[in-house]
Amino acid sequence: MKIYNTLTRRKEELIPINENELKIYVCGPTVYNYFHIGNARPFVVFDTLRKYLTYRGKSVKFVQNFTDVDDKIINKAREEGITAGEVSEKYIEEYYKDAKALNVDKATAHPKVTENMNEIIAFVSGLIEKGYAYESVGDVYFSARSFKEYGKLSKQNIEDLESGARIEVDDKKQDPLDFALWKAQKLSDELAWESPWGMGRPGWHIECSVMSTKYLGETIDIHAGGQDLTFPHHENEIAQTEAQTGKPFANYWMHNGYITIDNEKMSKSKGNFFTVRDILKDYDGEVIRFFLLSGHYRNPINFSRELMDQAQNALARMQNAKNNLKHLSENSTGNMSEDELKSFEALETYRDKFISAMDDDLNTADAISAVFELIKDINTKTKNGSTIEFAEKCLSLLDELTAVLGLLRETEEDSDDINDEILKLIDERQAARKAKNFARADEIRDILKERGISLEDTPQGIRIIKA
RNA sequence: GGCGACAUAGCCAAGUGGUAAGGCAGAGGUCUGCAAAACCUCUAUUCCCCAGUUCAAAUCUGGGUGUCGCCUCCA
Repeated sequence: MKIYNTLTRRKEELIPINENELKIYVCGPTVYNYFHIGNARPFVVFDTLRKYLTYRGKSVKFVQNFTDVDDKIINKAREEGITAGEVSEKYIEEYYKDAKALNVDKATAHPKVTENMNEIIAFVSGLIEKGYAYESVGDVYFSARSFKEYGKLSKQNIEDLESGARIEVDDKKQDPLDFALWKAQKLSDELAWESPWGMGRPGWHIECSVMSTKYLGETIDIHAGGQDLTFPHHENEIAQTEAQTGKPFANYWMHNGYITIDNEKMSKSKGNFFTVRDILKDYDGEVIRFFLLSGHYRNPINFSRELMDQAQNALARMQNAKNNLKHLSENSTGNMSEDELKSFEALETYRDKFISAMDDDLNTADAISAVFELIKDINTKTKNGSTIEFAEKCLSLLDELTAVLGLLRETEEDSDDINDEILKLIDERQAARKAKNFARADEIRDILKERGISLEDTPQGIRIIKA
């Protein structure tokens, strides 16, 4: 498979360190709120990467952290009169709920900053010893200029960064480009840990370096996150980690594009964001997932109700195809005919198309189009019914591909909804249709519709669809 | 100022040298008692503009125009 590596700015063949095991680290959320649709994009995109690599027979170690030490968490705790720990615990729980709705699997490990304090302190101490970092009034800073390759990820040279002139002037720093590894405690209600430099807490960038190396090793295959993390977050991670280990930190860097609102970047600071929790009130999690995968992951996508409706309708076409196949396989018999055997061979070419799309830098948009082509072909070939074997094979192929995208997952059917009363009405409607009492038949269909049950008359019998 | 991305139909969106995928919406038709679903047909002689390279360009080169982003917490 080829992936676009931000480090080299080109698509490269993905060559894992260990042929059958990939190590992937994705920067996770700061847990002070429900996550928004923009945060959801990397979760969904890189979860899809993981599902795809797993589908292709790789074992994937996938680590995504929770940032549970941060100013925003402290502020939220102050606002709500609870502890920072209570804030982060709450939003970690909420993260799992929304992630589940989006069909994002739990990572191999979800480490928290607060659980890795000793390692962080040791890492910072190591950088001081090696001469890459210095203490200054209880703070510890990384000296950007001491790391010769500083800027290699974002392709910025250090002088240009300097002249960018938007960097905060801070007396404690020897150079404006230096960034904090450790921050001294300022107020007594701030989270703080004991350290060789007094009470304080880690800076933002150090945590990912520490957790990545601790859980995955000094050099990993892929480090991923949103485009806005390229600089300074990932640049700083590289500097710290490679200064410490003397080895490459990650062989491939992947960055997803933004979600925009009215063509402007969505962000918590701009306030133009929609939380996944809110969107779930109107749309199924799979619609959100489909929406996020409908374009290439490196391009920006605009979020709007209209586009969500389009995604919803497109996904419904997929779901219909699956439902039709299920209904067909429940209502037919027989082994595949000669013709069907040939047809199925032709259908399997869509799997090849799907795979080559995904192999090309995770081109989910193209992969989805392969699924739609498969669906059209299946629909055409099963138009006049089919054997059970053919229906089941089509269903299993469709399931195989959509599962890689995390779409069309099975939901627990609570058949309690279809009670005797409803079955009686359906029987009555059939009798009415036979007697050509179509008024009564349609009336019953309307009654059931109000209860969220649609009836469709197919050549294979009535299909009951629950809303 | 430095670094970067994008511009394809009414909307969304693939396609990076060989003559415009797919989805949504819309129109007409087939099937159906009617629906629904599905199928068929139609909807970009053309890919922001100009110039160039080439037998051949949406794709490559140069120059414009427009939009967005990073350089400050952000996915």
